[in-house]
Amino acid sequence: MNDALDNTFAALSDPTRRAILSMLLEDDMAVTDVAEPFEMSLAAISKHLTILTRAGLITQEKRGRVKWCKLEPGALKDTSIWMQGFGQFEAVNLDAFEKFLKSEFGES
Amino acid sequence: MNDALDNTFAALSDPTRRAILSMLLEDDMAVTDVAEPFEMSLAAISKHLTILTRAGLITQEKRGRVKWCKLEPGALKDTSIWMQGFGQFEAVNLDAFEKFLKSEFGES
DNA sequence: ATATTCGTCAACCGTTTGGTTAAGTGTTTT
DNA sequence: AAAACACTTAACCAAACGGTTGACGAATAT
Repeated sequence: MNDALDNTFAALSDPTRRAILSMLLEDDMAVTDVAEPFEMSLAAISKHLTILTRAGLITQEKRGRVKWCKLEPGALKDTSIWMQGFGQFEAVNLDAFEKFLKSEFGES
Repeated sequence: MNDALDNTFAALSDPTRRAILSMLLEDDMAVTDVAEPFEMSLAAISKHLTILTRAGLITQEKRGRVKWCKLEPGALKDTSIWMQGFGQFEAVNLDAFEKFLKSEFGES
């Protein structure tokens, strides 16, 4: 459980991975399409996606030969709770975010 | 500026450093006192404090031979802004936190 | 003056990270 | 059946990380 927090913060500490998460905010994407804007190999992006998956920030589902990457914002919950305890901050509004996603993309 | 976000998230990814921040939430502390509860060398803690300082999460002020460590919650602002952009989350309430700190410890 | 305390710095060590290229595994297309 | 596509894995590399011990500088206490 402490490990989860480690993994999440570590995953967020890399600019490439944060950029990937921002891209996935707009829509689910195939690995190749995720890699396209970056000036690094597909293998490197694949590793970044593994790290994001391990942190629970995304999930990946293979359909045919294409592996789709999907944002999992719920993984930010624990980091939010920690920040809340740290600074008496308000919790991030996760329910509102999920509603936002559903209304935007009709996800279940 | 992107680097700052890198540094902050990376600093938060280590459990020892998060524990240090929690300790400093209660009061300013000398380096030796910060190190006391941990089963590692003073030099190791000193390094952790350097990383927290580089991330802007704490400041250190030397008075006499004692170096005092002080929490700087404002450094969480950028991470908060990023999370906000990422998930349409509410911004963390930084003003409220500063008021909380002042009322609690009378800091200026 | 001397000893002690506070803390950093330097050198070292093993592991992890972020990248590479090359090969390999499935899946789809032709 | 063969070629192209979508990805992962393996082997490798340099740099950063997290820790150690030992020496050191500066401030304080005896």
